Amino acid sequence: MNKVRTRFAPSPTGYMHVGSIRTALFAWLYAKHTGGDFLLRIEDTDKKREVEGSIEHIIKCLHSLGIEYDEGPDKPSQFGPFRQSERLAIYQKWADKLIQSGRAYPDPYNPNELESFRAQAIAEHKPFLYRNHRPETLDKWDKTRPLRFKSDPKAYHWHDEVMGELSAGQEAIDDFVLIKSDGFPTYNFAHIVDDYEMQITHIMRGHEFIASVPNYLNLYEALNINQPIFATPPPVMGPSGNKKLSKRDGAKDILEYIDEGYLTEALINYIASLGWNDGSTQEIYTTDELIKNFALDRLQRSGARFDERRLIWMNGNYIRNLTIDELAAKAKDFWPAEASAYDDEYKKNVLKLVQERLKHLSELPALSNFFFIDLPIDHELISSNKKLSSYSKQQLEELLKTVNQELATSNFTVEDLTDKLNHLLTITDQSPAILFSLIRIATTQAPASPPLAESMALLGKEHVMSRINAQLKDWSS
RNA sequence: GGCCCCUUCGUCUAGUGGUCUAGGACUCCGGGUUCUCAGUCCGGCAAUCGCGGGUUCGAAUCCCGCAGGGGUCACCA
Repeated sequence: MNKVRTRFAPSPTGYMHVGSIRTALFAWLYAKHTGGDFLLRIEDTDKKREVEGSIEHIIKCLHSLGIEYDEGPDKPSQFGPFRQSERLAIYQKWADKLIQSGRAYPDPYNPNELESFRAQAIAEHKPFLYRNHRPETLDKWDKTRPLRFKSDPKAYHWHDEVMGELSAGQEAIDDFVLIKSDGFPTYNFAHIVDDYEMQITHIMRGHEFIASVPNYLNLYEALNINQPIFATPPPVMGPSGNKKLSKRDGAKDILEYIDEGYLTEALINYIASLGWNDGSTQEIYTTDELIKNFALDRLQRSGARFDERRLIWMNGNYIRNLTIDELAAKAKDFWPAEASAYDDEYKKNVLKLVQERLKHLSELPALSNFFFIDLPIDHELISSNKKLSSYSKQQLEELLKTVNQELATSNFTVEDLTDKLNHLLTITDQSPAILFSLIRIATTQAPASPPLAESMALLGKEHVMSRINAQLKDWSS
């Protein structure tokens, strides 16, 4: 058997949603699983939809996720170029073959005429079939009009590695446009030529193309080339579950997730698990395990909803399993601005305390800011505290003064602070809920924090004492 | 409307005629973890397998019908 060659063939529309990334991921996983090649081809045949800079965006997304292609616009090979806009002569050559064999002809109608044909079909509740209006005599093509495929309608049965046995009747076949009047080929024509020329063995593409496969099959025959293997994953559905995940529903670009501090390994793991599993109860997979276990016939046939909660859980799971050095490297760009005044050792110690609380890296500032700056005194923290709010200011002040005295004798190791805290519990005869809450609020001024003794030890005696004094001063003024 | 595809806990899924009174994960709920948040541990709720007929000693698993959902019917991909 020939070496497997798969491809990812996006249009440069400036947006990479989870669905397309998943298609790319599956194609890549399959290629790598079989020791084959994976390539990137840019389908830029629609000038109107093209967005400036999106090729760079596509490349950046794939690269960030570690989905590395073997050939592509920036990785030339004998099969290039990899932008369809640079392959116009190739499509022309294949179109000429079709013209010579009488299987392609120019479309004589203007857009208004076509539109009225279509309106008529809709009014009659029938599907629009251009071939019902195929002109009697076929003109010579002068390249100012669209070139259409002269189809040979028939029923087809074909196999799809994911969907199984598929079939369609001859009414699915039509005279579709091969080359537009602007000289660019349509997707329908270009991808067939390119996949053949680039020796693609497996076509992985979105569900929406299944309906067009009979047309492609018909064209393969007219071109006298063998059809590749089809593998069509089901769509990724939006949160409501009744339509494809789309930008309109607020679906994020994959890069947004990366920018929010989702780990690429977690993203890959989650996206792969959307519609694929290996039959075991394993949930967490390294990318190597994914490559090793991936199989097309384990893909789901029904659409899977994108559930962000599961992604969040998985991301937190990955973060917790990082070593501190790994976490420190990944968190580098997520620190609050004030952290730049602190050394790496201190920041690593902060990470040790917040690691298990982190769902994604962009939460880092909110969880750690009080380790770097003195937060303003927040009276809300006490007034909204169920237990502390029933105490008077004087009572709290007394308590905190006692704390102040006790802590003054501590060397601020975690062990000693724990001892002092316990001792305070007995001498004040207070519950931890009262005493520890008070100390935590005074020393952090944050709604939540890691455990008290650890947090105070890291903050250091100087900071803790000054914050307690600031709180005391605030009350007495 | 025509054609095509899909249908197991709220969600992602395991399951290919008996081991399924349907398993796992996420979410959610209760409890433990000296304060908070998170995590973690323990426990719990949750699908009569879309519905209706068959076939079979026996069906989530095979067959037929129906319903619901999705896709498509562009000089977009």
